[in-house]
Amino acid sequence: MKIATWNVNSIIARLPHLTRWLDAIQPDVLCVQETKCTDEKFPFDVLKEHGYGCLSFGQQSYNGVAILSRGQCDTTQRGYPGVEEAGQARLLATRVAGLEIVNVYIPNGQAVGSEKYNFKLEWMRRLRAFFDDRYQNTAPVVLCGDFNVAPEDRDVHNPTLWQERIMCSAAERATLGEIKEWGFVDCFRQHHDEAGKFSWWDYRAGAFRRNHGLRIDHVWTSEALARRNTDTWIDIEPRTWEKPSDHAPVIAEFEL
DNA sequence: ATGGTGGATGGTCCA
Repeated sequence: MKIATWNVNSIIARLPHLTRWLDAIQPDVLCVQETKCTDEKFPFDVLKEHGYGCLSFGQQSYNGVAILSRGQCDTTQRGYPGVEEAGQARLLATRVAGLEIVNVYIPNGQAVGSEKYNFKLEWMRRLRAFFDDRYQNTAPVVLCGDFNVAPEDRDVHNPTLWQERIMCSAAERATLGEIKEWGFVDCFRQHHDEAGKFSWWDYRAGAFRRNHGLRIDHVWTSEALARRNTDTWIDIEPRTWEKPSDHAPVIAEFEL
């Protein structure tokens, strides 16, 4: 079973890439971030033609998350309880084949110390509380998405340059660590120890060509499920295509 | 490389 995550930076602009990639990789589940469209404009029909049923929690212009699945899945949560449709479209949870799937688009945070940065930290603290309230860490749980945090220096092309900058600050890493302590395993790091493996590269200054990137897109699972994870890898190929997303998909494979 | 590019939108906001 393949479970993947991909920030597509507009699902409408990226639809040709998305369908090409789905046909090639055929994940069982794909969690998408930054759909940037309302549910009314979501391309349900096109994706159904490629074999995927979709859940969309979108909003106009910004954010937006979706879950594509080959199997049956039903929404369990759109946004945080008590906020839901009134909040930003950054969390969508479902259940597929007995697995709990939580897809998140953690706020970018703009700059360390800014108002958006504080919102990011609060949003992450709320995510930990969400798992405490709603899930058991002994159950098969997947948390994946665009976390907008590079967990360690080996996830950063130039740690000196990025020190205490957004996506790399100690406070962001510590807050992400509190989420991980709920009982998650970083599936990618189970299989790959090396530095220089990234999932996002800035559009500017030839960042991708120089591999000036960050590993900020993640698939985390509870421990029981992590033991079934045979490999987790980043597919950089779509980042080489014309008019790409600035993110590459991450694929976790499971023997269930 | 102090947004250098890109997306949504229709003058800026966001990443």
